Amino acid sequence: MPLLQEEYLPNIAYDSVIFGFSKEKLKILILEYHNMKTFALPGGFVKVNEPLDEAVKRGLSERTGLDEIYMEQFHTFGSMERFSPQIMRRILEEQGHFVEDHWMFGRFITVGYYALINYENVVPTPDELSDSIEWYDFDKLPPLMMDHSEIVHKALEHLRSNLDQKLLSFNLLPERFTMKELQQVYEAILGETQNRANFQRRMLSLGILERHDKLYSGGSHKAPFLYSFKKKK
Amino acid sequence: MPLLQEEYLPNIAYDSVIFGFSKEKLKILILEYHNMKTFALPGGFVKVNEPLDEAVKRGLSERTGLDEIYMEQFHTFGSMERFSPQIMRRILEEQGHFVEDHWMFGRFITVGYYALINYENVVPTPDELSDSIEWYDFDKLPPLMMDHSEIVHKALEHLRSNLDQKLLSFNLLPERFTMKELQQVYEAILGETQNRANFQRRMLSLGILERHDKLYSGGSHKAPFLYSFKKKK
DNA sequence: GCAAAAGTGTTGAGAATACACCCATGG
DNA sequence: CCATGGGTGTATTCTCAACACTTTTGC
Repeated sequence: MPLLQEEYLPNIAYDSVIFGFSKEKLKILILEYHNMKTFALPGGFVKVNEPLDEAVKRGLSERTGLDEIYMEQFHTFGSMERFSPQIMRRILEEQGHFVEDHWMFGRFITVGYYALINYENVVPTPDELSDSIEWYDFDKLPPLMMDHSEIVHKALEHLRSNLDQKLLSFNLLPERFTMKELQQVYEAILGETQNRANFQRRMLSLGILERHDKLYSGGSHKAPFLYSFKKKK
Repeated sequence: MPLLQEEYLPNIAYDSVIFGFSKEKLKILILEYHNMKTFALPGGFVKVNEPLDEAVKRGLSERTGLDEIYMEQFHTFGSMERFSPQIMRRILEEQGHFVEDHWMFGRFITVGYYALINYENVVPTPDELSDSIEWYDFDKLPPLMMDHSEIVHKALEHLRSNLDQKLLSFNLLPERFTMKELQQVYEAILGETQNRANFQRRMLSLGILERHDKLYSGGSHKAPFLYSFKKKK
């Protein structure tokens, strides 16, 4: 029997909104309980002697294999709608655990975190309770269980505000990238097009980009500079 | 014996930073466990069948008698430093409760909320575990237990950002107020003086103020207009 | 009339925006 | 040589801070 009561704090969970970026689209990792046709955000529980932040990082690492990823907490959800023992019971039963009572049937207050990761170098793996984990286009999400849609939208709201300050800490792009790629990230997140010339000027004026002389070759056009984020002091 | 285990969720608490404003100073409500010379933020626990938001409002209402106050959640604190069974035991013992074990000795993850209230019409009352509750100047706080100083500073940080949007929802000023009073609130919160002429223009341009013809009389100078916040639609 | 505080006008600097022009590259 | 995308210049508008001038009030 996994997830022993003694190991975890009851009534507290976290859910993570993991953003990725591919083909000019913003994506999110969603996991599925196949036989139930139920979709949910990857979440988890906090061990008795574990800081909250670490629990969240552990969860991300287990599912994506990524370490050293910056995650930002954005809101804690504590309404009574987040209480559905039936669903939790079915999830456990689908995994072959038939129990009368379980701490996971209780009510949970959940802390929301989000991360931005580089889509390319990730092979997501489902956790012990779910059957699959997939990238979904942000605007084509399946219906999510409980209040998980609300959580996703609140995450995006927080991400959009002060995006400039956040980019540096995040890991959405490869080590070196072109200005165009950076602009596509902005446009995907903000959901609106940016003026190319002004975008470039604004980014450079932030003083967080380093320009590299090496050029990129790919299309039948002028080769763009490559940039990287300056290391934080 | 108060605070029965069955009534409350274990391991989850909230702490509230209640800002008030008086004599051009920003104040905070702090409670004290007298014999222990220990100071703390007013906080509380969540009942088993109670939404988080409601628990927080209940706590504010019990301590200040105020209802219908807007509170904003700003961060959830979950480090292991927030675990000090010795202090909780002494607090209970000072109140005459000698117990071997208690759910309050456990580890807590706490959700931080803040509110801005009108200092004038409040008579704070201590809760069942504390001995007194007092307003303290924000810049003359006593040393606070555990990570409560960090919580206070994070609250102020959140309050300062996008102050314009928040003012409308808050209850820091009387129903009708002068532009000068509003400016003093801003200066107390932001910790820096504002240019009078430009401040006035900026406030009016936000479109959230209603100007009333009635004038205020008080000093030997031109009588200022009174303003109120427009009702939200 | 004078000091104190309130209301409003003017100005200039710097940021943001729109748009235009020229440059490199592959086919 | 032309289509495509990249880099930069410029002119215009907008925002906002600094400061000055005028108005009202009580003494």
